[in-house]
Amino acid sequence: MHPLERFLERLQLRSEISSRSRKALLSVEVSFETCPARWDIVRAGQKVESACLVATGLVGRAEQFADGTRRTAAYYVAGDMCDLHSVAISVAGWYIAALTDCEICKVPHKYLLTLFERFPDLSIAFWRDTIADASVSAKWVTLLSGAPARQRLAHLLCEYGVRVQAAGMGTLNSFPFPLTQAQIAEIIGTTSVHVSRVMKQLSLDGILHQRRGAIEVEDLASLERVAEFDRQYLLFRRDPSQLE
Amino acid sequence: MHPLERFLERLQLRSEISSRSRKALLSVEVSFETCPARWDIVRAGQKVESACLVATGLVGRAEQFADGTRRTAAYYVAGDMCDLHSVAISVAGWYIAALTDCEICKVPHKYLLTLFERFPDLSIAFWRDTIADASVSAKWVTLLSGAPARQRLAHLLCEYGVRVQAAGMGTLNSFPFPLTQAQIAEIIGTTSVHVSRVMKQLSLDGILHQRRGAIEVEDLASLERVAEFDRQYLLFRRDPSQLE
DNA sequence: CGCAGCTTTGAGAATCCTCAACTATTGTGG
DNA sequence: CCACAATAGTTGAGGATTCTCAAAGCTGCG
Repeated sequence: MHPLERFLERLQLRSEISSRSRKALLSVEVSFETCPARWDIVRAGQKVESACLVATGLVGRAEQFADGTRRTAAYYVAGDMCDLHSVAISVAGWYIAALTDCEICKVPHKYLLTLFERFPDLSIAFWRDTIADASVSAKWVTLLSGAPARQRLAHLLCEYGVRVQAAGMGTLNSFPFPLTQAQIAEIIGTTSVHVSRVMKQLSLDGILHQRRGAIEVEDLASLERVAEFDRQYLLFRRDPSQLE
Repeated sequence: MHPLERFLERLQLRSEISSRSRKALLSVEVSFETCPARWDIVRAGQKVESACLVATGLVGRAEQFADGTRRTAAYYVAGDMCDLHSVAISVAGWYIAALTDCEICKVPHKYLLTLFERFPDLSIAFWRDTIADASVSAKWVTLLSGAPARQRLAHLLCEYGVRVQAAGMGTLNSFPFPLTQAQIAEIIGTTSVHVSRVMKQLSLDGILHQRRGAIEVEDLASLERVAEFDRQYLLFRRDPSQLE
């Protein structure tokens, strides 16, 4: 599937889009890039003129502290547009980094802005997806602000399951999960050592198992209870599992 | 000053807006509400048909955990629109709570959506402010995810100073700060006891003092160094102190 | 003055971190 | 297919940060 089609599907999970607008979006000219894991797709301070649409793989938006450590503020799966921010401010304040090997589809800002002028429904759809992105960040603010590591990890796995399912990969009970424990740690605000211990505990509790780059959830209800997970904040209009 | 004027000024800190659009925005019909501190302006699960523009006072967007504790995901000062989210999804997933006594200006969604259809520049301006809101949340994700309490508190004070100055109240070195330490704790992800200790240490270090609901910064450079503060993420086009 | 809410201080405990060593897995070239 | 290197994950011990509980001071207001 073309990345723009996948992106359009993602938008349509949250917004109604007219067929004229759909056609206009799909006819945008884009360019492709292939990046190995750990590659910095965009570096802080860099001037940016295209938004990055994730075609395959996993991408993170990270900040680097004075001591050199990085913290991942958000992650993006296939079909997500990962730096809409850049349309508003052309100098990046963030690193956009490949968390795994991935293919990126670059969408020039000028085309996006033209679309917004001509198709109000697209404009609102993009805005709504930006709100969803903000909603996810806000959810993580509350999680990182108060919840213990066990809940944060459980929540990451619940959220990731839903998002990956919406991207058409896997189910809530079994999905690919290529992140290393160090990368998980950068997302949920702890260390790889602690991720290891917490993951083991979830495993001992019979809630899930991690095998060869995949997660097998054995007790989804318990996982969601531990996480206090409620998918509403993802702002999907309907259950992504209803799609195919 | 009318709250809509203040809001327009806030938008213009980030976007260019035509005079036609300005007039259209200022002529929106709004209603007012006065709320005492701790009042829930919007409750989770409630159906919302207006966005809340903060006229005076301080407002927080909070989430409530299963054990009843609340965490504040974002705070809003005079001139901020505090639940643009609600335009995208009409059932609130959050509490919007008055952190101090405040006046709220309610702007019906239907008017906003009409504006977006007719004035693309307003649409982009709103979108850009949503991105700024997301950018602040993302900043707090990284802070809460890794930084120690001292840095988080310092960062809150730096950020609050800039935002309050942009709202026309005080300077970076001296501004009103009516939050209790328990409320600060809910924002920076710690406890009121710990806020007290960290605040005292900042005071002993000669960096700032807290007096009768106001902050006096004595050593702004040190405060910003402790916070690793860089205002770029607020996405103001220019220094708010340049305004009058 | 007295009450209520806020702040401060102390002491002990929980969570999580750091450092370090060890094991397991994955990938590569021969 | 094996040997080796590189990366990832696990485990232990000690320590730093922060939390919880509790009590005492402070401040503002009726």
